[in-house]
Amino acid sequence: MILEDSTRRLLGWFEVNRRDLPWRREPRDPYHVWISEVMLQQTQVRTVIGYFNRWIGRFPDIPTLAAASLDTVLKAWEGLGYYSRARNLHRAAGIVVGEHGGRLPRRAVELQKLPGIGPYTAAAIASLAFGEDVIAVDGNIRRVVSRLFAIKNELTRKDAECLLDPFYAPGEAGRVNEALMELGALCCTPGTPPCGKCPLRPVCEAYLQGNPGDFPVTKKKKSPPHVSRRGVLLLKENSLYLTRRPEGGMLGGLWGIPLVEGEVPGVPPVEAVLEDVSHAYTHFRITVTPCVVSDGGARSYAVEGGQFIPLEEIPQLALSVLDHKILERLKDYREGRKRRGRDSLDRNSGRE
DNA sequence: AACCCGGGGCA
DNA sequence: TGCCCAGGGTT
Repeated sequence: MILEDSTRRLLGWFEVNRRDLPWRREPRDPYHVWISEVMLQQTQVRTVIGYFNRWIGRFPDIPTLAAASLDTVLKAWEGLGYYSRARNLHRAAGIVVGEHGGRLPRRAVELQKLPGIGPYTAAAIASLAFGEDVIAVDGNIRRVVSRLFAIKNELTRKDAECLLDPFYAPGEAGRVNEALMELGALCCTPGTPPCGKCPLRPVCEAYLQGNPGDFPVTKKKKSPPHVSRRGVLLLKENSLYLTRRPEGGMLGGLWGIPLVEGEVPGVPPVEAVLEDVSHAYTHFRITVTPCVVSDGGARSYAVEGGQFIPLEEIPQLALSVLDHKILERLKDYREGRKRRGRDSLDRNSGRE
């Protein structure tokens, strides 16, 4: 079987199996391609769909995104993780407006100069939105290549591009890129793939060897360390003390509950210790014991950038998933206290 | 090349 | 609970 047949079979398979996703509507809007590619960088399609639609509703074009505040942008990104992606999108939108007349550059080399756009995303936008003949190598495509050529070692981007080059015809890079990525997502999946319907089966070396699941080899990772912290829920009237994390660090730009190592300082005294909250990050796990502390005394925690935020304003701030879990505990606690208070009133009025 | 950055799905 | 997944930026 000659290579052109493989490409034709691949594109034919794609026509039939192509998922109808919001960012694939024709004609392609380069801004939509950009946003979706960045959202998809570490996040699954199922999760991205909702975020993408809300995002486009709030920031329908690049100038709107550039004009929005970082807080608004982070709030729209809340829960997606890797928040530097949102900060970079915002920064890049400003650059596009300031230096490119509000329109994305069309070439991959220019796109890659924008913050948050690396080799993969630059090639994806250039090929899908502007028709440039560049190969976009993402994790899915790496896996496909690794199996097609039965290469166990991790492939560099350049190796993958060289091996794939024969599958690409002039003017078709966008379609071939998207077809290969879709193949990786739907057919040439991690683990043991269902090769039965794969259009590339006739030329796949791993399939011929009968062990496609052995490619590529994945490195074993050490189990991440586990840390414990106290979460300081410092209340003053109807406000909660929150800090804003510095940009550039973890969860940069997001608000959060101050965490302390060891015991919460004794003045003012801890009013209640709530049920532990756990959260798993890639490189460590954290268990937080939320401690309710009432009234003043913020200085004793010496947390920079913190301020008291009225409880009803918190939903407008961008917080991490961990902080939302902690706030959920606080909410349960306050509602429980209210209910207990009402119960005691009931008892006092003799209705029990 | 190694490491860091958050979160979700699944067994 | 443990394991897998993934692109960009920094060092």
